[in-house]
Amino acid sequence: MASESRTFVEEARRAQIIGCAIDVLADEGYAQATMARIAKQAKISPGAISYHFGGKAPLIDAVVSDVARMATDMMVPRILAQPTATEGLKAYVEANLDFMRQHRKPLLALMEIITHAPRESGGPGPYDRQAEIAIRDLEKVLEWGQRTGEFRDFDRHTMAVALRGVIDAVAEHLIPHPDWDFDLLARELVTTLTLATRR
Amino acid sequence: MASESRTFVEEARRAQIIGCAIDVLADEGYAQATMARIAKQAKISPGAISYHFGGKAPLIDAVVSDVARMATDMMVPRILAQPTATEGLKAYVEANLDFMRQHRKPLLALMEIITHAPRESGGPGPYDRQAEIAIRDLEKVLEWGQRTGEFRDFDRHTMAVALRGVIDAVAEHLIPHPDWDFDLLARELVTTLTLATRR
Amino acid sequence: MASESRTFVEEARRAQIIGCAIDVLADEGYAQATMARIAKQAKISPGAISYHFGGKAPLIDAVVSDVARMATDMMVPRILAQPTATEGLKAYVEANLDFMRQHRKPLLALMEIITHAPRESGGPGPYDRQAEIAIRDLEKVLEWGQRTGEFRDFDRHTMAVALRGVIDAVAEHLIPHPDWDFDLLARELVTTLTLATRR
Amino acid sequence: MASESRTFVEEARRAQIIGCAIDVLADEGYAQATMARIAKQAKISPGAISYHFGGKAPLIDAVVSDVARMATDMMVPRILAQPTATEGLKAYVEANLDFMRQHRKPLLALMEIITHAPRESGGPGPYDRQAEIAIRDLEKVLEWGQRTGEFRDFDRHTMAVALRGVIDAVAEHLIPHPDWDFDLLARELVTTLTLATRR
DNA sequence: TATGAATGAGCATTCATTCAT
DNA sequence: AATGAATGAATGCTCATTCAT
Repeated sequence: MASESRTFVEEARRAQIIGCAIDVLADEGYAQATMARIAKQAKISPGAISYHFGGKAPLIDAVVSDVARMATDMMVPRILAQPTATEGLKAYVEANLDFMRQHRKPLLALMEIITHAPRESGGPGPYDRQAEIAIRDLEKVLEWGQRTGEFRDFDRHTMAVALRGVIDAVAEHLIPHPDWDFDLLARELVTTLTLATRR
Repeated sequence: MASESRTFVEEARRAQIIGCAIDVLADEGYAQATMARIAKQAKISPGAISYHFGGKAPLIDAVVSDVARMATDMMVPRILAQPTATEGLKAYVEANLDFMRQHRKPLLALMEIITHAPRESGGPGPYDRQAEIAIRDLEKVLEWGQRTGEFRDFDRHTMAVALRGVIDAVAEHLIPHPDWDFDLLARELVTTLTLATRR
Repeated sequence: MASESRTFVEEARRAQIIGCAIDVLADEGYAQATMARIAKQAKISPGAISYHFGGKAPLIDAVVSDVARMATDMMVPRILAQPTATEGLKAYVEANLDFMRQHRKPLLALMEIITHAPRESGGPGPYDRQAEIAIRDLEKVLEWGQRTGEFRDFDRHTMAVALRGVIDAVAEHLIPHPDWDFDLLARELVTTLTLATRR
Repeated sequence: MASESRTFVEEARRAQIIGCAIDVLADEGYAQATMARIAKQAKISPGAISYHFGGKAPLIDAVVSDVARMATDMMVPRILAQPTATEGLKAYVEANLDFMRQHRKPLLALMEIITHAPRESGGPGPYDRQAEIAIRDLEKVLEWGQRTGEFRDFDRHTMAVALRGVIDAVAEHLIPHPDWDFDLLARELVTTLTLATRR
């Protein structure tokens, strides 16, 4: 790993800067998240960020990787620990909601990046691969349930895209409505999802 | 109406510029949709856009209004024409998918604007109201079905947010996958939705 | 005169445009007095102004000439009608104050132009000549009084510049304080001036 | 003080930029005093000015403050040092003339700003308060003389406006006539003023 | 004679990046 | 390892002027 070649203090500095970038992204939005603003938050100079990351794009990449790793670390073991696909899918939804609840800022930052990062002309967005991977992972859970006969015979890709859409929509809706009832939300979504997927 | 006070040629020019803005937004993304780029697309000078719209923000507003009106005109009558809420909800999904198919570019442009338009610090995005209205409208359809007893007793708001999320996710997924099978998509979504909402 | 070569309607159009330019200049200031704004005031197109005057600079020139002519027509005969220089100087001040009172808008417009019109690099302002002429005229009145022995032996140029300065300052001060007592003003200035100039 | 929080080099850069702004304002006028022109004068980039001042308006503010402070520092102690109001008023005029002589460019720059800064529609100019303060200060000197019985019973406000007008007119007149005889000027103005104000 | 659409130069401003220290 | 001053390109916008109709 690249981190092996970095000193401890170097790694700490990077983590601090990433944290400040997340704060600014979540609190003030992608447009305000300039190098100068992030540097001010970290109480360092703009040049220091370029020094540690090599530019803005690599910093944003690092934020995405960081948050994605946090999410993966938190959610994947929890889902895989379930005995059945039905419970695994339930755990998938609940783990996502818990992540929103417990890591609201990093998630907001990630969403700011994914939705606002400019894409190249005619091409896909720079973080579309991230979304593709999430879809692919979800499809595996769905395949698990179909293999065991717990789930009916829906098209896995369509269902995966739809479910990711639901979760992302909930996350997005939570930005202007942070007081939304998480428990009601979890119950409703799990019920709905069960009805939609069970044989 | 405001359009009454504009001449025919003026209206045509505006429509042309809106069309070019849609093209650039859909093809190259919000970040590339500068006045200069849109003007180049329309083969006019940047100043001419300001002349007709008064600035970039009013132009973007005009694009949003234009596409929103197109969508409303196409979808609302179709949904209201259904005899039952079940069929109304089915029509809702199908109408949305048809709009994606028939007006791919305008829809992409609209989504670019909604997701990329910078929001004020801590505040909502400028077009979040548009999304709120869409949720509200969908809730009415859901209420219809619950009143007639066609739908089970789910939380309407959660379901509306979820369903809008599914549709937006499908639209977003269609950007890098324009060859996705619409018919399969429609069948799967309607089936899933029926299972998820029926009593 | 140039006006001899213009038709009656042409002259009327010019007068109308000059009047509208005066309105905009006086009411909204030099910075807001764009061709488009003046054209809107006159309910014609911007092109029409260029057609009649040949550009913005000639229009501004015309405004200056127009107001200067109004002022001259009103004030010069009144001053020359006085039997003594002392009364002539008194009439000079009173005529200026009366002009401010009776033609507030044209005067404001003129002052906007004189103070705000851009000057060429290193050179004098475009309407400095106008001011020089006013000084020169005033010097003649002062010379009259010195010749007759009514006035003491001050430096005419200094006194003329000073007196013009007083009058211009009063006019300028009247912009934010339109309710200033004209009669008090006239009495005080005449008294002061008498004391300052008499033998 | 704000300057305490700036480094020495930072303060020096600001002073240099203010100096260049003064040069451009005085030599070429307000209209030519663009960020680009001032930057060129300072042999830096336009962005560097924004970096140090935050924009054009704060730069102009800084110029005004700087010159106003220079003027105050030079003139106020000199006036207050006089034993009588008569001599105080004489010192007022002479100090103003000396300031014109010794700080011609900064004064010209200040006048360019005061007269040319665009005012809001119907409202006062942004630096009108500066002028009001000058009037108020002058009124205090006049009141001093009336209280001691040195001055006659004129209206102080009228006299203050008039005297400021004289001084400003002299300054303005010096722009196209830099060779005007300062000593003659001072003698004439002081004599005139003495006659105009003495009991 | 007049329109009004369109131009194009000029404006202040923002910001990622660079570099001497 | 870090600073922070400075750059330079890009953006939206304004406005006098032009010109086909």
